[in-house]
Amino acid sequence: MGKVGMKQLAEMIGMSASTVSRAFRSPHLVHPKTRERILQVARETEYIYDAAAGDFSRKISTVIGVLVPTTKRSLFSESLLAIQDKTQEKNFSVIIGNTKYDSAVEAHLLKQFQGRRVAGMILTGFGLGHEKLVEDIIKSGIPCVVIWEKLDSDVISYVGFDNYKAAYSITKYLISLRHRRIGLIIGPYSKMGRTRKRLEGYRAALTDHGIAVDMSLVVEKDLDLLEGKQGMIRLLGLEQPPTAVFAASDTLAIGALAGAREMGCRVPDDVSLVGFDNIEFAAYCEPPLTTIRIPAYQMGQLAVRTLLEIIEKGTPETHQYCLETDLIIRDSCAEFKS
Amino acid sequence: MGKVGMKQLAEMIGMSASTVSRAFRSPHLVHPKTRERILQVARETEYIYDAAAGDFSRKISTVIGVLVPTTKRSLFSESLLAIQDKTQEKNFSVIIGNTKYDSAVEAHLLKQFQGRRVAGMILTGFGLGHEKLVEDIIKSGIPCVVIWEKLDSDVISYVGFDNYKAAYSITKYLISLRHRRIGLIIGPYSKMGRTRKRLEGYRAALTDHGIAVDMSLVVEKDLDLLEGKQGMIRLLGLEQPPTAVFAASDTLAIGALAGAREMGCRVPDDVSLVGFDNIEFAAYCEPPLTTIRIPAYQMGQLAVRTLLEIIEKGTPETHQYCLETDLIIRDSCAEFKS
DNA sequence: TTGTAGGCGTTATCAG
DNA sequence: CTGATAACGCCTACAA
Repeated sequence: MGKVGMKQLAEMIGMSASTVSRAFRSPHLVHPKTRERILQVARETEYIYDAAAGDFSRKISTVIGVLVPTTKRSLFSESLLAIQDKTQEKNFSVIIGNTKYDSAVEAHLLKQFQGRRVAGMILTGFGLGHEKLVEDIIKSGIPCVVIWEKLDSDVISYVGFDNYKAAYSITKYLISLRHRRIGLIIGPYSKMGRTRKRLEGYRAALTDHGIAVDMSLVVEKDLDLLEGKQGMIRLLGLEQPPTAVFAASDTLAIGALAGAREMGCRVPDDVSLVGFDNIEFAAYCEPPLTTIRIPAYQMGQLAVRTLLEIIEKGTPETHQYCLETDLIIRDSCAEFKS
Repeated sequence: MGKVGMKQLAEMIGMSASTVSRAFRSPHLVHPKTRERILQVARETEYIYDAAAGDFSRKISTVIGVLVPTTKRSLFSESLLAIQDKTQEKNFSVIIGNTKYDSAVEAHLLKQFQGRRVAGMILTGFGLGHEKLVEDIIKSGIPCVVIWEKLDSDVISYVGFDNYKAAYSITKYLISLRHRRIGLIIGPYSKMGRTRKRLEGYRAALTDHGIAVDMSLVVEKDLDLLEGKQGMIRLLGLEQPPTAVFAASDTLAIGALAGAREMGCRVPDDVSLVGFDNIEFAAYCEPPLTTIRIPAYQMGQLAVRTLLEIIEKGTPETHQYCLETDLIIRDSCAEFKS
């Protein structure tokens, strides 16, 4: 059974390849009867449309590239899922790359995507410091939309949220509970713009409420459970431990919870704790975690819509959406007394 | 700066396109000096190799398709991560699809991958009942390797583990702790082969130890936290509740933990609990969960290696690897007394 | 070691 | 509405 292509298909029916092609891509241009027959025979012969060749011929592909720091973070996966859902509807394919927060890998994958002539890209958490790189790609004719970060550039499209504001608000919540010594366990802000915004939000909330920022209460940790645990242990071991802790990701927070247990410290009785992200597990730990909800799915969805729009129009334009986050109050905080 | 292609590049240097092509793909066939110069100019002009065109021309692509039920399950992501790591080394791209356990979507994506002329596919948890589909694709000339399941077919390559055996062993562990009424909270085994194997392992362990299987202790639930919680509540509400529960995924188990708390039931004092998967959170819940470790990363890694090998050789061959799982004992089980 | 020519499967363009 | 033809960017014989 030698692979059938359009040509073979056309021959079988006694028709030109062009007509067959049209039957698939512009059905309205071909006589219903003819089309019917074509589709019919296509089914019988199990003809498979060669998308690669089509893309190549049309000089615009139906593949979009998605860059994610790591699919292991469940919220990124959530965005990714949304991207795929939307994308499948339109019969686009998604090629994916994990950067692992490493900018060399980032650069490599970007090149790879360009080489594949993707129709567009969605860049996750591609924040501050990389504007130039993204701008160049856009200039080269490949539309990009950045998600997970509100950017300062006015030429790059994004669908993000305000990390600064969100961190500010949850810190403020802790302050409203009368806490004054508030610890922070946070990802590597020195190398990640997005994370840095959270740090800034935390600091601003403190100073705005007349609390001096004490950097000995800030621990910079990699983003995983163990590090969260260690961070908490360190904070709790301080001469004057904090009465509340803001872990700048739920993963860190859940690790912190374990750390508190290990130190014989009850949450929220002895120390209050908040997270950030509202991953699913946050509601199921003990105690359920107060945190910030991030509209991950929504971001992915909107990003695809935006990207596809730009691709279709064919004109470079920029759209920017800053979505809202919510404070989700559960049971991991108590009012500070003394 | 009109895009430079190979032709332009060649012209600039006063050389034919073929030589340029060779400089990239078969460096040894071109004079070092010439190659040097080509690479040099390529860099200067920021030439980007058109992988899409190359693939098309060569009639075999450097893209592999990966199908996953959902990237949200962290262990699938782990395999996915491994796949990408390995794949990047070889300069292959990964196109991805989430099936959401839906076989219509599965079929659609499979077609999409075929249409893109992928060089090969890695199918995750594409178990029992779909052998025919996979075999057809292999016959059509696209190598496939299935991961996450040990298959019975001897023509399909896989890198999996034995769900039956793993479930058997953890059930047996519970039995060794003198439990006799052992509940099971499990995913939709009626539609998922992989899950069904776990059910069978559980049943076999029971009967092999002279315990009658009581289907009222088996609850079939979708795979998420809430369902796990509900499952536990239901089991604990029984006239004669189980003294131990096997949740056939850690997600379910963590939900179950919350369910137990809600019923005022302590783990492991009042009821023992085990999970399956050993996701990262398992070690950080309260109490830390006894579970089965799945070599997710390793599976992804080995799958790529296997796939690439088959692709390179160009001859259809089948490799099958069944990896080991481990029982990870933590603090969620106690011996049954009375 | 390098150049020439033809081809990969589809689509766009231009006639008919 | 349908057909013929060139073209997309690169690769692979084959020839030099």
